[in-house]
Amino acid sequence: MERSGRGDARVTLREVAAAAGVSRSAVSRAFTEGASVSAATRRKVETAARALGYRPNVLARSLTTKRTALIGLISNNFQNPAFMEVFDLFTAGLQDRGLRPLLVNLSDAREAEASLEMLMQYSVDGVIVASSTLPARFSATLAEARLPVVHAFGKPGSSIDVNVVGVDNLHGGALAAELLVERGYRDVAFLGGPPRATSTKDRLRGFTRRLKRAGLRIARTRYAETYGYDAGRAEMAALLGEARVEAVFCGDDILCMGARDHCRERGLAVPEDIALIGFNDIAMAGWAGYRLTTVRQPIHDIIVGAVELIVALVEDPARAPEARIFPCQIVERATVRPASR
Amino acid sequence: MERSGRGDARVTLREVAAAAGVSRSAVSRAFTEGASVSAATRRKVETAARALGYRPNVLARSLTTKRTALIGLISNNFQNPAFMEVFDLFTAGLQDRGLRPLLVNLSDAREAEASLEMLMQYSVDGVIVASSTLPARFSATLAEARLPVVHAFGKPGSSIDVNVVGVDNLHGGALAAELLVERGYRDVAFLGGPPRATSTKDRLRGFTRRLKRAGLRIARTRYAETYGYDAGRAEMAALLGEARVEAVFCGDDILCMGARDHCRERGLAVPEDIALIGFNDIAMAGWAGYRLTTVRQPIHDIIVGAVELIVALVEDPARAPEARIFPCQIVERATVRPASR
DNA sequence: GATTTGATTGAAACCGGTTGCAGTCAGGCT
DNA sequence: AGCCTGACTGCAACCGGTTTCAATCAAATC
Repeated sequence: MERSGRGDARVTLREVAAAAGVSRSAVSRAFTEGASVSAATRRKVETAARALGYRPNVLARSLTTKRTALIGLISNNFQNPAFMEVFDLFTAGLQDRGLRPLLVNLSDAREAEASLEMLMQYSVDGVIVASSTLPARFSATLAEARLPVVHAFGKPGSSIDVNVVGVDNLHGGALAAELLVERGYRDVAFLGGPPRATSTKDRLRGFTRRLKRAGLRIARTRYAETYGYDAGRAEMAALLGEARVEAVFCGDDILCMGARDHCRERGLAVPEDIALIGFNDIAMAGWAGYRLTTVRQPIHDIIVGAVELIVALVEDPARAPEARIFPCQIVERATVRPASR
Repeated sequence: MERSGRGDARVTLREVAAAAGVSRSAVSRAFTEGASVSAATRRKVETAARALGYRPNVLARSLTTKRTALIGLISNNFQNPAFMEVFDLFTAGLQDRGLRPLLVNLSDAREAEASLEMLMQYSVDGVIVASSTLPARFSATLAEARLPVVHAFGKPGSSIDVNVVGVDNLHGGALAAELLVERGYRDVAFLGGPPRATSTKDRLRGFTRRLKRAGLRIARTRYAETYGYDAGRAEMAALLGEARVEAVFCGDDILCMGARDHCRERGLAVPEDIALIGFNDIAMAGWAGYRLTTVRQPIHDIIVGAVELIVALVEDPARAPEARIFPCQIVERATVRPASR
């Protein structure tokens, strides 16, 4: 079994064929599910293969089969520790279905075009864009290139049809507003993620609308350029410097944790002096040091949905674009005061 | 430029050759740095390629060049939010050098063998194992398969020669002990990661040794089966139930954060009632809610080193195995009482 | 017993590239 | 003018597989 290790080159189909005394076709068929091979031949091939330590070359195979089982996984959220959950679920989900995640770290939007080019050169079967901050245009370009793509954590494109799995951010924002209104807060602010992200815009819009129905307006709005703890802390500091507010709706848990810690450092009690609502309900939001009241996004469902969708899409590229939108839900912990009673 | 998008199939070398009125070789050469092509031919090829929207197929090329630029990135730390930093640095570092990370989520050791097989089938140029808890045997198997491999966050193998980049865990453990001794703690415990991981063993050993020099012994030892917040919290609870201790050395920051939060929930003041030392100095360790005193591991250096090493190894597979071990360093924040004075 | 049938097999073409080799050709040399 | 050089070029083989197609063969049918 280990004889193979000695030589420099990998064992190829041809060598197995020679050793087994059959044609190359036979070997190929022996390794193909449901191909026409006699039991005897298959056995001969298998023993020869085992003896030589043969491993089929998937890439060579892909040349004719047009399938690589490679899936591009693009994200620009590598600064966000919460995204570890996302990667865990994505990689596990893809692997379970025999797909291989080819990771792309898109920190800079300028690289976007090049990364895309790269993925096409590697003949990936499909692409998952895991980000709410990447422009929808990006997914669209990908789609135009006839590459199956699903945009996870995105919102249904207005004009172009691209597959999306995500939550109803408008609704999420409204839920946050509703809770704040119900608890009697009046001076509220919004601390959002990147201002151009549709997720940010929608959360803000839903929030504002619901507020307006209660006769309230946002006292102040600030945006963090990236989803990160430090950004949240800094923007919270800036926010408190600009206006007096009783409650802040943060567009993301990680920002909210930063905001929470700014309050801690400043000696502000939460929720007594100031209330905070996050978004996502990542695992860390429940940590004893934070206990964030937050708008829950069903990460698990979103990811399972995205994987399912990309699988279906690879199977049938002509499939009509689909949007799977999940509802949000308030998870109440300790950063908003309880209902008075 | 977009005419290509229409057809189902991708544009191939052959079509470009036909369009440009040259041979396939010429096209291939036009896309190869430093090949022998006249300026005129190159120009013809380039315009034809652009007009058709041609993209070379990297995988087909790899068949003859024996290089895929694919690097397997294996880890089993997908539960640990701190690992996001690691992934960020790794993916960015690899991309900067034109390499593509093929991610493997190894939650279960049983899958190890299969994943390895898979990576070989995809002809990766090399493998980076990013984990301190994967058995060294695993890296060794990989190395025996004649696949360049570097084990990041590992320790130099005692018997088998495998490339390693990491820290001196013995020294790290000793530093923790030293600090505790200096600050006058006497009843100390160890809360480690997976008990079989060499990193855990070494940290414990270094810790114990230094303690012994001061005439002290460990009051209690507990292990977390995985690096995770919940595990840290649970083990801390168990630990405090078993023995009275003044200080706990945690084998990892994330465990330490869990431990810290257990204290919080139990109403124990840190460091007044109990002192805590972590390991790693991940970004979160500095968060205002935690402010962990910890043993710093130079993550950035380790990763840069690992990437450099794998690049060198791909270049020259016969290269002698190397171990790059960095020193640790205490970062003092707020979970150990200050020097009395 | 002759013929039909279906399973199995190998030859050869193909997937999309690269590369060794020999031939072409223009410029530089004596 | 004749010869040598060196830059280009295309042919054809090859990388490691898959797949079409026709051939083979034994069992089944009439």
